[in-house]
Amino acid sequence: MAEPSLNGAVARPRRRNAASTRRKLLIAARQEFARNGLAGARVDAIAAQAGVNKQLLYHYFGDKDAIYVAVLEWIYDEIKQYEQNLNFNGLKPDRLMKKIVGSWFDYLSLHPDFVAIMDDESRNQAVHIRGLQQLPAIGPLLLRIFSLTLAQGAREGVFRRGVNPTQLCISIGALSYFYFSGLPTLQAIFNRNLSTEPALRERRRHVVDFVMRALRP
Amino acid sequence: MAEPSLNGAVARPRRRNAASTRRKLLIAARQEFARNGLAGARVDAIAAQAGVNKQLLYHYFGDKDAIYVAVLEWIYDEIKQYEQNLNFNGLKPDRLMKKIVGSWFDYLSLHPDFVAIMDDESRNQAVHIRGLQQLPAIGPLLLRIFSLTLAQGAREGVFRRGVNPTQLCISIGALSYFYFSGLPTLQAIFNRNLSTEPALRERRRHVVDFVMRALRP
Amino acid sequence: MAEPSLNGAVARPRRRNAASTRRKLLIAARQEFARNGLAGARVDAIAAQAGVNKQLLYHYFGDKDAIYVAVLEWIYDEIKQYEQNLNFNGLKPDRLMKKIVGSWFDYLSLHPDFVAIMDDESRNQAVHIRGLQQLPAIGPLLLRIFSLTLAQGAREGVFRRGVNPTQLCISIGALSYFYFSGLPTLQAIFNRNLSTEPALRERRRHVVDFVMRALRP
Amino acid sequence: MAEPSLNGAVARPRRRNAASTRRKLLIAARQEFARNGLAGARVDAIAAQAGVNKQLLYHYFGDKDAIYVAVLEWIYDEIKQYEQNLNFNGLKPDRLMKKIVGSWFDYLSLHPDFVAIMDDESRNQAVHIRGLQQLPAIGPLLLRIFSLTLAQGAREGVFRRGVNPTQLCISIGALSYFYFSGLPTLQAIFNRNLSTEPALRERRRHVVDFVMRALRP
DNA sequence: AATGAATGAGTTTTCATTCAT
DNA sequence: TATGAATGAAAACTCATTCAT
Repeated sequence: MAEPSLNGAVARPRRRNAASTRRKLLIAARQEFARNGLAGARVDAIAAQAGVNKQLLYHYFGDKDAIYVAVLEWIYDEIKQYEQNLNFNGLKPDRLMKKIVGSWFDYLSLHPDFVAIMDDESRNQAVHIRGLQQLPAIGPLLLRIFSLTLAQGAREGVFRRGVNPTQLCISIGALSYFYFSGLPTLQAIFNRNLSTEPALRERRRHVVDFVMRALRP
Repeated sequence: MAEPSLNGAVARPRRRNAASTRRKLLIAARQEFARNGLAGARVDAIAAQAGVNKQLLYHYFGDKDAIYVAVLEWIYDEIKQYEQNLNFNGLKPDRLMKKIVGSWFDYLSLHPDFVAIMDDESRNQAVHIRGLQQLPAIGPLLLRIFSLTLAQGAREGVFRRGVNPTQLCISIGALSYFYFSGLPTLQAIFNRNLSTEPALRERRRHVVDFVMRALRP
Repeated sequence: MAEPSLNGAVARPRRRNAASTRRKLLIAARQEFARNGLAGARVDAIAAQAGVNKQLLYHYFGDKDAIYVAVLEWIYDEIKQYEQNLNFNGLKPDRLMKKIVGSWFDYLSLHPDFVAIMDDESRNQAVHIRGLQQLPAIGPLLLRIFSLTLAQGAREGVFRRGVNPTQLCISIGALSYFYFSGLPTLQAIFNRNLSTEPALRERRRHVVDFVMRALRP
Repeated sequence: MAEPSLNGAVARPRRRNAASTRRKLLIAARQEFARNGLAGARVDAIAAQAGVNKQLLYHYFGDKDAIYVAVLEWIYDEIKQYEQNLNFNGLKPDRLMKKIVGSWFDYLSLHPDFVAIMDDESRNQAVHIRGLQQLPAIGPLLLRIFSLTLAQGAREGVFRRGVNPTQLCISIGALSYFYFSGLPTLQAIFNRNLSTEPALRERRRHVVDFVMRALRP
């Protein structure tokens, strides 16, 4: 988990440190929201976990909803940062596609709280996500990447033509996301631990393979 | 929505109101749980929606958790019934696979409350689903079906060998489930209405096609 | 204080008595609102004073505002009843005017909580009073009474002509209301106890006299 | 609004900001107390409105009550100043009485916050006013003025004898004060805007006239 | 079987006030 | 002088559940 953004952080550590308190609250909130959802999360629990007075949460964020949105923003910043650290330059279409699929799997694997919070957002009709400033840019960006890669791959003969980039994008997300989101249920149904290292490797391999085969000409 | 099963109804005949009240409560509960999840659901809302006294809910089911489990059981009965009505007999492996994939999509498309409740179960670590009697049979059943179909298809040369049935099963579920589960978020990201009739048809075609291509030899 | 209206009261006393609980809550609320105003009143205090669980207040009335409105309605019913018990029939204009002025003084003298609550309403821009159904009828009714009486008195030569009934009505209210409303401040300023029996008699006499003299031809 | 007095300001010169901050706080407090009463006023709102740090309020005044008392003192100083600016010298009793009645009306008309704060004081049993140093002088001063004027008027034959100066004083206050204090309620009852310029003129004329007629021999 | 009354333990939020710099 | 951080106590309101009839 990357550090939450530190609006106005001071350099040297102090006993009374606004930035640090804010950060502690955000970290605690992220955990609490991931575990219990927006409605299920307890403001008291967040404050207690952060080790600060409950009122400070209201002081810094306004109300429960507002700190929830702050967590969402933090998460989206984190994703952006994650993507910027991936180096996709100069990759051929098939290598690039593999890397995207794999990196999505890896991200979700490493960030169960992201999955949990997204699930909750969906149940709430994505009302909070819709308010994020970063949001409108994401869809077009994804579509551009997949369109270009698919087209390039088609020219090079590694991908078939006629793949709908939106559907592909959703499918790639689905294959990884559903695995983590539905983990408890899947484990109950298949009576298997699906979160062991080998199980994760197996799933990752399957997902990448599944997508690449589906894209063959 | 099929009639809720009346598990726990007493054997000897009473005034038929008892069964009717129980059913009304279950219907209302299913709606409420789908909309708000287990934690978010309100016992008052269920009773009000059912048009009966709140205490009757406790009389018939014991507590909130118990009626939730009753709803889960009802849903699983419904699925079983849905599957039994599908006629898979005599289908060739590729036709069969297509039919399975399509029918899963259709089921989820028609039962948004199932999706909602499953999502909620996952967040709660599937604790309630784990208690269902029907559950242990489902995984093995699914695996048997997919194993047989894959093997048969491989023999006939329409499917490649080496496909993991568990992974395939999860992937087929993922491609449809995630679409409905993440609908609000996806619509926000792609700034598109994904629940129109044409959009649903497009997604269904894509999913079936995606799976079948990924299984090609 | 008259009994609050007993929507649905049952005849014989019971341990669990909705009407009685409702009544107890209203009585306690009236006291608390009179003492502390709407904002200053404590829901806990009302429930404690009524000797019932706090939740019942929400059960019966909805929220703090709603019980406040219920108190207002009760008060207005009480006033209506008070007026209906006064017998103005067949009185000559000057006797009638004296009786009105005196009865207003008496009512305010006997209902300090009415004064307190009206004061609070004024500070809140009369927002709750404006919602009362009984309200629109009051103004016109008062004006009709004063207009008729003034006209009749003028014809009989006991009142001068040209008195504005609205202004007179406000003035009559003012002379009594202000005395009770401003009692603590007036007592502080004049360093006198103005609520003794003799002081009240003196004020009453003064008010009636003051009005009658001001109306002389 | 006149400048607030700076009671408690230190003698030796400091940065002029101190006085300015104190003044800004008082102005903001007066507004806030008038709008919301002592209990309803928010320390945060006062500080924010004054544009200074909340702690400064505590620094300069001690606590919420103390700044409230400071506002009361300011208001009383203002009234004293207002009266001193009126020139009553050499007026005949009836002219003088008219001028007093009119000037009271005018003062209340121009100082709605005075009315609001006095109302609040009354609800609080005038506890804070009682502590004011200026207070003990006011009652006797008023009584002296009215006694002298009434006596002089009686001698000159323009006023009747036997008018109780205390009662008269209260009545004159009532006729104007109640109009402004009860404005929202009166407007609701009579369904009329009573704060327009013509309405105010009409009321002023009525009040002066009413008093003078009541005092005729 | 059915109903409405009643409750206690929580949950978010507010607010005056004090602390540390 | 000035500031922002921090706090504890309390307030309105919610909710699953039990009691009495």
